[in-house]
Amino acid sequence: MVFFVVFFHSMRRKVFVMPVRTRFAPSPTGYLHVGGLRTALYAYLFARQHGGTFILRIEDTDQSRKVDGAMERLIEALEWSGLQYDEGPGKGGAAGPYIQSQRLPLYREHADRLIAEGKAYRCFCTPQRLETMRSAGATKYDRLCRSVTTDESRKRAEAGEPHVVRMVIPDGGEVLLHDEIRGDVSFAMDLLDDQVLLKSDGFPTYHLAVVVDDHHMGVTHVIRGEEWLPSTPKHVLLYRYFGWDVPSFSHLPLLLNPDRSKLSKRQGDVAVEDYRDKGYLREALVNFVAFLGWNPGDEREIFTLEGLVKEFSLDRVGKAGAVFNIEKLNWMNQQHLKLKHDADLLPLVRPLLAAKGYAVTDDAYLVKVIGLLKERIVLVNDFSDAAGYFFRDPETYDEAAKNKNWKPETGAHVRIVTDAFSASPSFDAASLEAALRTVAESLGVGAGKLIHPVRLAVSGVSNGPSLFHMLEVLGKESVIRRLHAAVERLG
RNA sequence: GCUCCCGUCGUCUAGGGGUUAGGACACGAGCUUUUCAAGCUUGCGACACGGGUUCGAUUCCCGUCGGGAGUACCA
Repeated sequence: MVFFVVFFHSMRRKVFVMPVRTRFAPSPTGYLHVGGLRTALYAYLFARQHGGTFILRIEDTDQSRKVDGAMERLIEALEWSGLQYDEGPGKGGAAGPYIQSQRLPLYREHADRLIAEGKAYRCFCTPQRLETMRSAGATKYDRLCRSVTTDESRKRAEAGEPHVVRMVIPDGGEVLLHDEIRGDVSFAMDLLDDQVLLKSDGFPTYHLAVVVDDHHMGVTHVIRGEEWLPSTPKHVLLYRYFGWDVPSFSHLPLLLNPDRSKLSKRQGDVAVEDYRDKGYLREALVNFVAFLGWNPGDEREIFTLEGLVKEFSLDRVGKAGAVFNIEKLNWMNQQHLKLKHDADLLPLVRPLLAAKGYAVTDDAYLVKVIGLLKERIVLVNDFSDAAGYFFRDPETYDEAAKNKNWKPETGAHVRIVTDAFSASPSFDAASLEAALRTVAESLGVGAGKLIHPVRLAVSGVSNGPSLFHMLEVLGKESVIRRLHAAVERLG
């Protein structure tokens, strides 16, 4: 079943129906910003929820900011996060190409059309002149080149004189626009600049490209960051100039640093890749970022991507910026870690341990280790420290634990436990626990007097998973060997 | 400066003309437990300020203050 969004075109009282199409349109700067991930996520959720299409479009119209491999990295990060796009680079689609630098003739054509209709004009002013104006206090271009005649303009352009194309902003009046999140917002036309649409290198500026592409790609809902709100009136004007229907706009609140400025590098990690590399699960990062500015209206907090698709709604997106709070992300990561099946963590954990130099050949064994540890760590990467003794006999024993739990008589007691373990018909947690408790009883000591030393002897540390389950996973041979070694070394 | 947006616990937020202003993270205490986590119980903690409107404002309106964004041949 496909859902449709109905647009009421009030002027003509005509109703037309069109399938939802949203897009994520990042500029390839070298990585995927978590704010970008949140924007992409909302656009994705909205599209999926309405049975619509989610498009990825690369906005690479700034030649001076080209970064090699940036687009590939961005796509990789987006795919890691689990947001699958339906149309875009590498995926194709009827509205392609989806890389703006490959659509140059289209923008040129539209700029020419505007010029021909008197809605844009060539501007031959030099960057130096503009700079001088600005330093003299000007806040807008003085529209000098508007008075260049059509004829002269054409001749100078044909003669190869460098120029840009600017849009004509009408005098007086205001632009009223509706934002799904903020309601009606109006801007005085007099404050708008004669925005550059086409740069002297032939590339479009964002303003032209975004309008032309959103229209030609059939984007019905523009979902983007709040930083775009001030330039939206120019976009609305362009839609009108071209005679196109204006899409629905949703300007999302910004993600903030702890000091409430726009989330930036310098004050912590902003790249999705950073979080991935630190050991955050995609599920956790997506869940967390979804809740920065949105909530389902009840008290549920842990969601999968599928769950978010079901519950998401633009109506419940807040207006105020949200501080990116690592503590809560950590907690969410823990929650998602607990939710994951042990075997599903295997591909994430195996390389970590391999990098540590452990011989991880037995996947079944590793899955058991994961099961024991996953509830007591925060990040996936924590496995590499926490799992050490499952792959290597302890070389040292925690000093504090030794002082606390290893008394003069302990060695003898552990020896008896070792014998009991050796004699145990089966090496499962329940049998081992029974064996140890029997020993404790016969010695007339509390079970803790044996449990703690055995843990220390076997793992080298004083904390970890349930002891008997840990012993079961380690296996008889390894446990007996370690107990002997510990008695030897600790007395 | 100008324009626009925003303002509930430290943080993420629910709520909305009459509520003991709810939840989550973090922090404190306790319970549980063989340790560590987890879990459970519990504590601390907020409607920026000032005017209106109203019988009654945290909620609606205006202003102030505060914060943010934008103000490029960047996106």
